[in-house]
Amino acid sequence: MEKKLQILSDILRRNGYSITRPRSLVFGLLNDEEPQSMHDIYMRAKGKIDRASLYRTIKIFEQTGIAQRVYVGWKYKVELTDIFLHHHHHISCLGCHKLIAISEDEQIEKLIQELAVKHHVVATSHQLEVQGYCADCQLSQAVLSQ
Amino acid sequence: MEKKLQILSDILRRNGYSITRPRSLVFGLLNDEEPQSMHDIYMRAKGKIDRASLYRTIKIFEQTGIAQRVYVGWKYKVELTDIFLHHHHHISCLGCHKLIAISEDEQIEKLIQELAVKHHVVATSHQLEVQGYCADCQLSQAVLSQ
DNA sequence: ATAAAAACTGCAACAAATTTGCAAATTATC
DNA sequence: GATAATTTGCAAATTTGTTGCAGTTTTTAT
Repeated sequence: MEKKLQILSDILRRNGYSITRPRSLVFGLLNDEEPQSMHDIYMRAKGKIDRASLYRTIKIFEQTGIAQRVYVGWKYKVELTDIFLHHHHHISCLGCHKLIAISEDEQIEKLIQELAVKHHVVATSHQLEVQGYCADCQLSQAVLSQ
Repeated sequence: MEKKLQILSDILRRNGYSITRPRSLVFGLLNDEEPQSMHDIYMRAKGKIDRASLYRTIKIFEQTGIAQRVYVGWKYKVELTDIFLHHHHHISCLGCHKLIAISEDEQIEKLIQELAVKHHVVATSHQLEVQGYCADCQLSQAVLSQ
């Protein structure tokens, strides 16, 4: 955690932003969890940050590659980029809205690095979302479409 | 296009929804374009659909795997799933917010199918977003951090 | 350490995006 | 074609995100 805070400071400073209480707070809340909605974060901050500042903070985090918005589990959420998190991807089931975690996959990461090189880009983060039907829901689908 | 409309009808019907004028309209608007914001779609529909119905339609499209919401180019947008579109992925530059299209990549698609099998899922669609710095912005980054 | 400058926060008001209830209209069923 | 079931548009409500500004915190340069 110490190390992460150091990286956070470095990134903010390098981009000309101050490192403040509310920003560290939000970073902390994002750190140990799954993607969270703005409302989740606001609630967990328990009055220690204003809505406006929260939104401003997330915008800065986005623009500096600290966090990113994602649409996952049928909601818009925010998560730290994979600089900070041992990230994983998700499959969301169209039938029951269940989320299935895909653990870190070397092949995917490698592929993305190749893509980045091909397009002369330094890739700092990425997200992959897959939609489909889980085993349970394949059954009910099959029944429904008879 | 005829074929796509057939698939659309099938999916809606199989899920117990009627196939209506506004729904076909929205599908048509989504069909020939890049991801679009709700506002884009509403505007292009030119009064032929109410905002409420548009939102209800998109929700149904999401839940039946016809369309999906994505966060791309720093905006929330909607696009058809890859059942309907020859989709591609994006790299967004954190510096200048430029979008770089990644053309369809066999390796990615194959990898996702493998993942799906491993998790006993039938994958119907997916999105991949990559963030990073384009060639131009790598330069300015380097200058800034001196 | 400390004062001045710069950046940031909270508040309140605002604007945009999304949701909901309900009567009228459309689509599906027989 | 008539009836039942579903969907639509409208208006109002809610939720989500933004903005201007005075006061506070952080940074910078002593």
